[in-house]
Amino acid sequence: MENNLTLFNTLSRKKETFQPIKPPHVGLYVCGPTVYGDPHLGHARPAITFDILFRYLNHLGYKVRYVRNITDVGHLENDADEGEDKIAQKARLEEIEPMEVVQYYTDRYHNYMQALNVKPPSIEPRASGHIIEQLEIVKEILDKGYAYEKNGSVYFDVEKYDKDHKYGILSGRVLDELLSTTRELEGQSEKRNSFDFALWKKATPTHIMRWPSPYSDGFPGWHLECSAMSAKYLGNEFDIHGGGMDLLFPHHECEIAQSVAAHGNTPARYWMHNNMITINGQKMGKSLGNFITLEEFFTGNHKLLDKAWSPMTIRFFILQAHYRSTVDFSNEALQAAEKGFQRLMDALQQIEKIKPGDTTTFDIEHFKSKCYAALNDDLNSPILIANLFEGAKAINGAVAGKVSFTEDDLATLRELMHLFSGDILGLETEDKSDAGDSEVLDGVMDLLLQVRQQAKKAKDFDTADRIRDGLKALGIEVRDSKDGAEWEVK
RNA sequence: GGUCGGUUGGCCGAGUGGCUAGGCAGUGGUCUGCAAAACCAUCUACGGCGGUUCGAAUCCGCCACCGACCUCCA
Repeated sequence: MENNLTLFNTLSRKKETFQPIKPPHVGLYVCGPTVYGDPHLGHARPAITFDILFRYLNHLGYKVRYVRNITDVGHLENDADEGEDKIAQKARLEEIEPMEVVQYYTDRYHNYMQALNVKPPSIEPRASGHIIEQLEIVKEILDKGYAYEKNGSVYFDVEKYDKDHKYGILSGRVLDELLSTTRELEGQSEKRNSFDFALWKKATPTHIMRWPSPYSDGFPGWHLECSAMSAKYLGNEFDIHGGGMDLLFPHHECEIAQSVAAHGNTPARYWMHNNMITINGQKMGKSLGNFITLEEFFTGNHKLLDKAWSPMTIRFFILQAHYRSTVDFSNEALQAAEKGFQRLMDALQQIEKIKPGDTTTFDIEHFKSKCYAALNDDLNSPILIANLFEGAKAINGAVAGKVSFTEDDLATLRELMHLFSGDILGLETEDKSDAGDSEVLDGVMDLLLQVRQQAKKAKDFDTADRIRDGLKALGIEVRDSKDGAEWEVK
């Protein structure tokens, strides 16, 4: 299968032409959420980034198996010995079953991803449902001598691994430096070295999430689930592994070490990392107290927000920045995104009003190739959007009689605009009116605008303006044009 | 301290060795009864200092500032 898609591979720190291992199949694995809290803006970024990749690969004709996990075992809160499982902690605080916590936040995550028009992955495996697979990897790594058991827990021997393979190929970390920078944190650990990480942890008596194993009643280590589940559903070597930049080290580095130790090869060929979201220039994070949940965004119920911002505004805003750049949130920037998005959506509707002419004065082929070129250049969504605005300009120009399209070219333009903005970027008009009332509303509006038209004819502008201003106060915008008035619920 | 990345006009945000990014905001105009929308035109740039080059915002060096990772995080 032919494509010109290039992707920035964190492993090589270069853009590389994308070539799947077994075309037309593509295996894509993305680290999903840990479901112990409400979904926030940070969850939206990778979900949307890899949604675009998923949609585009499908468009190119690949058969994509997209696996995005749900982490429901919970990582440890602190240093291993003192640490507590996040989900278990939440469950204890709320006096419910851990799986109730997991179910609640998983549902919330799904609802908000749907609102953002993020397509569900092909498979969404849960860590808790793959304990057996994880234990198999623990055994393999132990058998091959890259792990050791201590008091019922199993740790990965990074030093030994580093001698035979190289630890740090993804993040560029050097073991000696890690040793010197983490020495202070070392306590009375069971670990031989501070940078060793747990493959299996023995549960303390109060730890409620636990499973039996040959080593102890316990739970799998921090990084193991992704190795186990990606291998199970995509094979020991698959095409693309994605996630947030914050997962690059140690999470993905450890994943690579585990997979190499167990299976002999790096799990994925291409590693893609989306950058972080910042708020007023600073990373959004729980510990910084500046994180905003998606619910807060959609309702405007947060002290940093001037008003509610719709899911599509947020999607559009995120796509206006390249996925490897940080994107800074502010009310001013969101306002600009909201208006820009509206302009694009309005233009898409205006296509239907264009009357075909004898000639075409817009270079559609050039437009098309520029759009593909943008996507092929490491999913450059901001450039694609800039191109779509050029399309929008041509559409508006045609409505204004300054640009002309033949019937065929008009159909092509319509198709391309919908393809790139709708199918690939997933941008869709948000219906703000209640669907059930729309028929009645349409009738009422027609009537009102007829009355207004009559008033205007009779030069009774007081009445005409009263209708327009009154509707505006109700959130309905009236726009006059040569062929009569249009209206829109704002 | 180590590693990596960034610094673009009022705001957000692309990109590139010489040719308009784009959106939002502003200004002037067309259209309109007036608006709105749309269209046309237009203004604000590439952190600082050196170097390479015919030419650098774009490549190199130094400096300043900001951020990320090194601990859970998307």
